[in-house]
Amino acid sequence: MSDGSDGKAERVVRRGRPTGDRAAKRAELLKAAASVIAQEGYANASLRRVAQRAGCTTGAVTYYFANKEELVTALAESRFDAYEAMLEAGRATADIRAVFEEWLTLITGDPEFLPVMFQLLAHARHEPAFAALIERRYARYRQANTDILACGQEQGVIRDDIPADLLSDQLSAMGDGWMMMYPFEPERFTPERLRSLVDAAVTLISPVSPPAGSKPK
Amino acid sequence: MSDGSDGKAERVVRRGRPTGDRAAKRAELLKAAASVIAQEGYANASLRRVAQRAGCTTGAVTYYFANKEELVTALAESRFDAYEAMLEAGRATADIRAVFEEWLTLITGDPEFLPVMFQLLAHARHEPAFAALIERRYARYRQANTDILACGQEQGVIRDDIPADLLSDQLSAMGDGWMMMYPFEPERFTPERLRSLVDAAVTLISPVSPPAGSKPK
Amino acid sequence: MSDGSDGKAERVVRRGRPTGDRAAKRAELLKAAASVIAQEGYANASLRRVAQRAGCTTGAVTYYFANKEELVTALAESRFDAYEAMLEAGRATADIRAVFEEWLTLITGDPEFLPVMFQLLAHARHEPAFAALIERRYARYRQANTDILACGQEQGVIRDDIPADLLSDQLSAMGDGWMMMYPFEPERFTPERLRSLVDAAVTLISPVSPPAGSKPK
Amino acid sequence: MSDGSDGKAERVVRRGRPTGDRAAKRAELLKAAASVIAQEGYANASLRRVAQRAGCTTGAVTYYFANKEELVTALAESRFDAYEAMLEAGRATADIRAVFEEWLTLITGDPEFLPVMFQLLAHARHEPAFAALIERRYARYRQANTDILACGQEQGVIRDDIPADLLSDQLSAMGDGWMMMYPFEPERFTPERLRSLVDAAVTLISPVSPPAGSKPK
DNA sequence: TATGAATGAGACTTCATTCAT
DNA sequence: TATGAATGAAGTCTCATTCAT
Repeated sequence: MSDGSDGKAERVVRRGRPTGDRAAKRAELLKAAASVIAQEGYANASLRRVAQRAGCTTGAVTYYFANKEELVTALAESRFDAYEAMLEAGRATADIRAVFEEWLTLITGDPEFLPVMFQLLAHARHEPAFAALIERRYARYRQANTDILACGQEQGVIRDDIPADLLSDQLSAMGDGWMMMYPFEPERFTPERLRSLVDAAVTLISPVSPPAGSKPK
Repeated sequence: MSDGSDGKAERVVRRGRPTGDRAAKRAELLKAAASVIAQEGYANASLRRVAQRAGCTTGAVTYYFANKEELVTALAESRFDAYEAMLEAGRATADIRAVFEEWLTLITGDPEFLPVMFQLLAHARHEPAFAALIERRYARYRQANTDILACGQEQGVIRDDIPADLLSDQLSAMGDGWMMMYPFEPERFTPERLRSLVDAAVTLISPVSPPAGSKPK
Repeated sequence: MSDGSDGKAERVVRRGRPTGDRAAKRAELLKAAASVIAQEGYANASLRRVAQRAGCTTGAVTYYFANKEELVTALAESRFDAYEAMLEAGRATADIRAVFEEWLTLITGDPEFLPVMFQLLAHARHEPAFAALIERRYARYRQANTDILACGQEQGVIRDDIPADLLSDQLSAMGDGWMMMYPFEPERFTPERLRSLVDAAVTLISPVSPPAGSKPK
Repeated sequence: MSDGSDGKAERVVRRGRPTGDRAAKRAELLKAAASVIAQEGYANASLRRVAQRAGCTTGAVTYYFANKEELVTALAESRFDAYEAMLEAGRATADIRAVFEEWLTLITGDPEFLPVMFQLLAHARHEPAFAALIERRYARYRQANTDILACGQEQGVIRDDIPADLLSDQLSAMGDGWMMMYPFEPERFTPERLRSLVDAAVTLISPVSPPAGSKPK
């Protein structure tokens, strides 16, 4: 699914992949890497294992990615791309609930998404030339969040007794926290419970005192 | 705290054998391990490096800990002990704010606390005989949290339009999320901002509707 | 025998990849391992030393054999293969003397044969997944021996006042005993003396009563 | 078993050696070493394990034996002492069958005897200052054997169509062979079967041709 | 006499990486 | 484009040995 390799060359439909294309092979390897990382952890994600899962040799991996670092960085980029695309979609509506929905769709759609992100983040700080990426991307994501919230506050649909940036941090942290715990107890995070959690989060940030007065839209 | 290596000088008679206080040395090594993990990441926390930081040889480490697993498990235990002690202290007051205060004290008191926890958690799932520990301990902690919140709801100091277990999950997730991000941008987590975040969290979970409004049930 | 590394030169087209003939390389390493074990003992047969003798690095050895266990198991298999081939050759003739001859040829042809076997056997019982191999193979070999002897008894060329299975055990034990002592005093086991010993063994198991007496079947 | 650990302090009779003294402790450690070697193999007989089995610390072992080599050499000496004592007893009777009987008594009396001997022999050649011991002792034992056989031949109770030294080698080899296989399949070596084997051996070396028959050459 | 701390070498193994083909 | 051989570093662990007490 469009691991970001999509437009790279003059890709058209793909889906069955017109063999021989570098980008396609890279995407394939990235997918294998993600799978390994999600299931066996970053620490056990050796090139050998990635290659095995992709059904090729180690040499092939190092052929398409100069480094392990490059592989892992590309993986992170592709994941952040997906994340940001999600955010953009939600942001377009300028509705915080829509953002939550997109988020839900993203992570329930790909059960490996959160685990991979978590593993990547956990190793990011000590992987030179990788930490930077995270920081840059993550800041952008937080900013987007803040904007949406601020906008919501102006519209009166978000409580405004807490500054938008703090709220944003709270919500981001919640999301991160769930990402962290998800791999441990996936059974706790059924779609139903996730929805409950999201609903509760919406409740948390909704305007508080309904003055009983008219709450004009 | 209290690795006790300091106060061990005035040992009394010491008849016969050295008895260098095994426990103290183990604590010392644990501290070294925590330090390495916090600064260089779990992946780079080889026994060699831990030994170096502790100022001894690799052999010495394996003398005190049969395994790397044992070392890392002991470290996790000690951290969870600290965490639980904190929780107990806060729980005694049955005041959610007090819990937050204790939490703040704990993590600002030892700037390595969160990074270490994060690294440990990140590797827990794929470290056999370590995942179990985390799960057990973490569940206990979440339960304690839930109890305090439920109690607060009964007393009317916590909003009750969201079930206690959901609220607990939200707050836990927030804490976990901060733990995750803290190592990346420690400068963002100044004591002041942490306090703001905590205050905002308290606001979030405080009762919403003005007591005036009849709140049936 | 037949490590085949000699005849591997005239490889044909070799389209695409190197294909250094894995089997040949493995045989080469096995030979090195056997040599080390014979000369320095199993206990000193580290992968490093095997690699040195084979003129490569330790990594190369573990490239061809996942484990030390796999290496050593493969070695044992190959030795038992040789042994069994020898037995089969002798057995075909159904003549116990021929078996002895084959045996002599085998062990005088490769002066390392007995020492290696001895070292392997000595470590077999405590080498999991290796003991089984020995037991299985050894039992087969003893059975073959018994069959030949029983056959000889029927033909009247082997004394029949001792059951075949006991005789077999005696002869096997003799062979084993020589194998055990050979490494200590190889000079005692000159081809001449070996022949004397074999001749004596044949005498020992030859029919006892002088041909004069009618020995009715 | 009587390892004497019970009456450690108020030992009275002590069969020879003066209480509490070095020699007693050494003997105790030797017994532990033998036990470990027999059960876990020479390769796994670390000083640590020997100490554990003896119920003391590693330091204690190295206190009584300067070296591991010294320990193992002392063990070998003690075992050969027992063996030779046995031989002497049998030799006194100048009856080969008596020797066999003594041999049987020795090895059925201490089921660890053969396994230990086997392990020691297997490592002897590559343990400097240990190989020599074996060779010297073993040669002596073989000579004794030869003498008894030659004597028996003179008395007409041993077949004389095979030189005594060859016969001796055959018998020694048989014994060694059994020693080698005993650890693998102890259940095959029941007292009954051992007796059968011994009886068969006696039959093998008994005079063959009725004195009537002229035995040319 | 005996302990237990500590060392340092060496063993096995895994891994990222390079390279000829 | 892709393979598989091979390397060398690093990691974990075990062990014999030394030594102050």
